[in-house]
Amino acid sequence: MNIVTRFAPSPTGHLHIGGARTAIFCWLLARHFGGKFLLRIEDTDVERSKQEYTDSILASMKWLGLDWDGEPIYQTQRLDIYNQYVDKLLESGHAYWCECSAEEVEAMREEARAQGGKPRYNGRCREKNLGPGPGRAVRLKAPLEGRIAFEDMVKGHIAFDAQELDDMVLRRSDGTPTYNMAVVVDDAVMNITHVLRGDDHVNNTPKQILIYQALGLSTPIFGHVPMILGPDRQKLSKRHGAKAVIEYEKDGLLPEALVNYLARLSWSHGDQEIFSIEELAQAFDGTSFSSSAAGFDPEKLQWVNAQHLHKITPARLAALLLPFVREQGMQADADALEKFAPLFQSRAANLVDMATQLKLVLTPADQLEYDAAAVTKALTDEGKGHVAKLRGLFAALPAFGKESAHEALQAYVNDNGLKFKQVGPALRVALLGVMGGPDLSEVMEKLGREETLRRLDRALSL
RNA sequence: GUCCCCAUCGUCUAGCCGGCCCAGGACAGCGGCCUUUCACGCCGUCAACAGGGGUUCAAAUCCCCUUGGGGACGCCA
Repeated sequence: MNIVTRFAPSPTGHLHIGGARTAIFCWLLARHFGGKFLLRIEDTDVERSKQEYTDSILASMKWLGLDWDGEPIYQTQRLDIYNQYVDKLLESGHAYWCECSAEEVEAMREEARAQGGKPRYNGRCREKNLGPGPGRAVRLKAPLEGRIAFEDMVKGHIAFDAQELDDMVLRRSDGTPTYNMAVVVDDAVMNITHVLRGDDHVNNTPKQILIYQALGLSTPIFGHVPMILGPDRQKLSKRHGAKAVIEYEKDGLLPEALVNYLARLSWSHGDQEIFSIEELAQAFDGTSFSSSAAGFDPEKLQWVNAQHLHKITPARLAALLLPFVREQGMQADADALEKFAPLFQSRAANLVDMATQLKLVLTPADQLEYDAAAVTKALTDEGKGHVAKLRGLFAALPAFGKESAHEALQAYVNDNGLKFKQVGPALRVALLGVMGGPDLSEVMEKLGREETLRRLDRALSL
């Protein structure tokens, strides 16, 4: 199968998760079948389209790992192509000039609504045989009766009555093409075989099919993916945590985790929850869609992220962590992060979390912040006594490492007839300033003997 | 208002060309185990076929209606 899909955002904002999910599906479908994935920027709305948004969308796509084939196509650079097709329609009698003003059309709509119908243009200029002229738009001479039906990849059979549709504008009076016109021409010219897009476009599909038919072009396969709803089942908005992709990047999510999570919304593959990008491309064959809307669940997203976080290599983890660590004002290089980060890998759900935890080991002894409650609880006089003894033992060790530190600690506990509980918490708080955290001997090894001793001294002076 | 779409645990979902489903998995919740702590992990537990009619020996699965939800009705995309 020679599949060509496309993602066609309009640059009127950053890439948000709804758009990202659509892009992911299109990309996955193309990659699964070894086809092409094209990118088209729908920037015909000059008022709202901005270059910075195009840049941002492309950056988010790259971050997600959604690579596209060829160069992105910009609709504003293809205005004459659309016009050629509109002219064709005019010549073949499938379109006509309309001189109605905005107010007049608005009046028609109100009238239709008053009669209990759908607001629509009443076809006043349809048979006037007008020619071009200032202020005149071009409308499609749509069929008056019949059914327009198609087989949707995700929703199955969908049909509309031709009477539901009016003679839509194809070319505005300023000479620019309307959305539906441009989309049809582009999808046809770009040889798109599968149009996967949001649910909100199902009503555009019969309109577009009419244009395909008037042009004598064959239609692609359509697939309308259900929307993503907020946790409260309302339409997704900023306040739901339905942010732009770029925000999730800032929140410390892994791109593959976001892709994984989003791909599982309205799509599934048996009981599998965690997928690598490769596994997704392998499994995604354009079937197994759910036809109902999915609610966005930030908690599950975090869980998926944690699962991916647990798997990545120390080197990549370090590289990803660097900006987050710097952001929180810590001084560290990739080597230090590669050394310390694995200690916290299973303890954090995202990179921001992990960077925060890394503070415990990255902060120099003299600047370490001790949690007051932890100090009160663990660094009692007795606790300090143990810490002081241990300090001496550690300092005297011929070689300082995870094993030797652990043995020294264990020996101290045993020799003095103590329980680990009596010294563990004190040593932990002395070392890290808090009650929880990674294995103590590992922490000491990574910290090194000098820093370990400095920290113990600091704690003893509290 | 009109049209289109949708309807399984709180959430994501499996199952939906009927029997193997008194409905399976995952997140969250709760309980426990593991552990020097916190996590991770593991084990267990709570929890759903929107309602009503049909069809059938048999329905979460097919049909109809109701209700509920979403979307669309632009010379925006």
